This record gives sequence, structure tokens and C-alpha cells, in this order.
Amino acid sequence: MASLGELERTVMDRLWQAEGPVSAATLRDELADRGLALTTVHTVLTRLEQKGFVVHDDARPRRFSPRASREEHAAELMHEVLGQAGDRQAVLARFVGGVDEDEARLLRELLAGG
Amino acid sequence: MASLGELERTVMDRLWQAEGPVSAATLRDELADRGLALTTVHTVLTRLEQKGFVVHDDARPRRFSPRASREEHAAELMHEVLGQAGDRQAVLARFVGGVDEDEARLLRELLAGG
DNA sequence: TGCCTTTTCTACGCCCTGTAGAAGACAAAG
DNA sequence: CTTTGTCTTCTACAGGGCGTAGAAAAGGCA
Repeated sequence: MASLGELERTVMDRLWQAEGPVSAATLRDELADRGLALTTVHTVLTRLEQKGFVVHDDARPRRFSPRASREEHAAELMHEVLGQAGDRQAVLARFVGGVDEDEARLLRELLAGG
Repeated sequence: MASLGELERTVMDRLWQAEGPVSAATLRDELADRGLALTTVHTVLTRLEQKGFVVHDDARPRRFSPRASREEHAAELMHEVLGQAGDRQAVLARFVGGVDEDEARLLRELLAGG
């Protein structure tokens, strides 16, 4: 999966925390501390779209949304890491060795259902 | 965590699949298809070391080893993704939703012990 | 005390990312 | 329909990371 630059990640964070689709102008305003030009925001959104992280509708002005929720995205990333790592079982063993007790309990519940 | 370039990843793969520490010259020979200069391999190893992925002993010639096994590394990455993702529980829920049955069984066993 | 190997320093081109101006497409107002 | 202001796309550029390696320095051996 393509990785993200610092501004790209910041924009994704905003999109994720937004309730619904967001226009470039709104994003520029939310990131006002950076004093970005509108075209800069557009460029970043376009690149995020090319990378498959963002989609936009055809309203005018365009409104952008994350392709997946933050949690889905993270879960996908975890699967990707797991998949590229040779011995999946060994990775899982080490992974669960590092989760805290609350999470272990949650995992047990989640897995019990299946 | 710092991300890796294509050659850096290739080198890490070689180090991970090696039995023990490996010299730069050996790596260059293993990657002979790329026809790399020895200094190129050195540069890459040095950068990997700066990024914390590799360590070397003080034998002459230096011998390089991965700081963590491939599986440990993957598990660390998974934890990192999980940690940066806001709602950890939601991420875990989606993550386990995507593991296959064998892995689910393994996870149940691993979690049963705790 | 040279010579050969090993290590470090320095460099360079390419691609990615942050950044934005210029130009083109569109819609609302008149 | 034309004007005008907005929105979108195109093009560009600088800085940094990575692949790549030559030059120089450092270390061991004949």
C-alpha cells in the first residue's frame, strides 16, 4: 500500500474525523494554521485519490470522503503487514503476546462468535 | 516507524533469511543480479542501521544482522498501526473479521493461555 | 612500509511530497 | 448570450529520501 506524506496524513485525519463529505475549501479552512492555498489542498486530494484513499462526488464544489473509515484502513494495513511477513502464525503469536489484557479479552469474545 | 525503499527492503529480506550475521561483501554477492558496488551495499546498510533496523558487530569485515526477526518486526508494525488508529477496539474487531479460520483457531489458542 | 581490503565521506540523479501559479471549465447574474 | 467570480485541472519547482557509486581514509598483512 502506498504510504502517506505528512500533509496527506493530516488531510486524511480531517476527512476521517468529519461527519460527511468535505470540500477542498472547508479543508483549507480547517487547516488554516498552515495557510495553504486552495490549489495545494486540491493537489493533495487528487494525489490521495490516485492512491486510492479518497473518493469524491460530482457535486460542485466537489466533496471528498475517505474510501474507508480510519478503523477499516488500520485493519487493512494490519492485514497487509501480516500478509507480507512470511510466517503468519509466528507473527500472530508475537502480536497477541503484545496486546494488553482488555484487548485480549475483546479478541477472545470476537473470536468466540465465529 | 521509518519506511523502507525497495533496495533497503531487499537487503532486509536477505538479512532475515540468513542464518547469522552477514558481511556487506556477501550481500553484494547474493544480490549479484543487480550488479551493485560494494559501497552501495555499505551505504544501504548504514542507512538501515540509522533507521534502527540493523546492527553490526565490530569484526573485520563488519557483519550485519537484523535488529528484530522478520516476525517480530511485522508484529511491531501491526502494533504500531493499531496504536495510531484511534479506536483500537474497532480496529481489532475489523481485523479479526478478516482472518481465515486457521488463523482464528490459532488466535483462540494463543489467547486461551493468558 | 607499501599494498590490498574495508570503511567512511561526499555526491548526484530521480522520484515523491509540499507548495502554488496559470490556465481552463462552469455556473449565476445580468 | 456575455460577463464575472468560482472551481478544477495543469504545470512547475524546491527539498528530501533512496539507489547508486567514486574518492578518500583507515586497518591489517606481506
